[in-house]
Amino acid sequence: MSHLRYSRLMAVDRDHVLRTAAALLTRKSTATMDEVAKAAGISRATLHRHFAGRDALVRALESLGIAECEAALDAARLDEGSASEAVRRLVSEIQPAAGLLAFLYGESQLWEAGQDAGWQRLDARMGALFVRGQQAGEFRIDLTPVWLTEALYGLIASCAWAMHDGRVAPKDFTHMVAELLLGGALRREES
Amino acid sequence: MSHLRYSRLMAVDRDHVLRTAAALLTRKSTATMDEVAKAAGISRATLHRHFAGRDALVRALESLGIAECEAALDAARLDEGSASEAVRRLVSEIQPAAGLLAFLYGESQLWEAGQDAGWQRLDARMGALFVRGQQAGEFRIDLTPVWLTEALYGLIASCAWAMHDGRVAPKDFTHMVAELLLGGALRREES
DNA sequence: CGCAGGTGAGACATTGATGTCTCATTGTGG
DNA sequence: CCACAATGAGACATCAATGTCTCACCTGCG
Repeated sequence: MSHLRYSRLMAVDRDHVLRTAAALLTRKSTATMDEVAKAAGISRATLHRHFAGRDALVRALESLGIAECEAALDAARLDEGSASEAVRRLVSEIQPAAGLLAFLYGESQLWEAGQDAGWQRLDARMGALFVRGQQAGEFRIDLTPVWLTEALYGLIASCAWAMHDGRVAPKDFTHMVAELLLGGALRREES
Repeated sequence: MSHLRYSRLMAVDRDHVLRTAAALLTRKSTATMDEVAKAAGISRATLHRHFAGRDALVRALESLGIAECEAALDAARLDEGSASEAVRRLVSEIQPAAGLLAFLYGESQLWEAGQDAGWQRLDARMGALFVRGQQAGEFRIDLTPVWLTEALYGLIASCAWAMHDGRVAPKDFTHMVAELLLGGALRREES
């Protein structure tokens, strides 16, 4: 019994700390362990009891980001309907995690990129979506799926930062990212 | 006379140091002053004589990046021909500075963004290009010029990082960035 | 009541980067 | 050849963040 209660309480605290840390690091990626602790309303000592160090915290945030992306991919039902609509659903579903993704995207430039199995799985699922769109004749084939995946991450991070600075309105996130990725800046004569 | 020689020698050294620093920081944005000095083939003391500190170095790199962007904007002749072609010329001209821009783009998330007059001027020039394209009926009007400018920076940085990790070939830089920004992922029925 | 686990506060040593300083060396121009 | 200016090498103090530790507190539960 005591073990059950213990586990549950730890899980709740851990999740709360992670979410506030994500929110803070999204705004200030160089925030100190002390600042993270204060933001979460706990002491630095307790923060250290939950996460062995800054690396452990960032790795936990990475896991959280991966999990939220996986959830967004699931919710977007990438296999259903046209690839374009799947992309729009994906961008829409991923918006709540955009800030966290932007932080992780910036951090990932420091690590050895592409080594993590979680990211590889995400890349593969997104890449498969673009491949499907290409095979269906819906997407152009001169832009590689790898680049489209990379560009999607980049546009999400760019838009998250632009929102943070007030240059893009939050309600426009999905439209700005999805429509630029899908249709680009040029007008469509046909539509 | 001695003053003239002095100035010229300093200028040459300074430029060489800046370029190697840019190349290093592009790959490892957390590189130490010591690493920067070693990369430039000078001692840390000399590096400090040229740049008062890390902040001064980064600010000098920022000036260099701005200057290279301005040069690219000039070379691209944004006022000539269609806006699409101007964008393609711009991306092509800006490629040599892509790594440095990617570094600065990542760093800028730490500063108070949009405060620098140099960046504001660049943003204005790029924004004007997108406005011209919209007014000519060439670009869609539901994507704001501010977002298109932001997206251009983001795609340049993303592609620079993807090239660094070997996910995109350097020769494809212009095509990947410009075509995605202009035309997006969807196939064009008309073309 | 008493206690055990979790916590907050804070002291402490450690580490890594930074900025400053000195001194010997070099090499270039006068 | 001499003098000067710049450099390289390294010692040194400083500073900020980190990780570890102790101790007091409180809170719930037996």
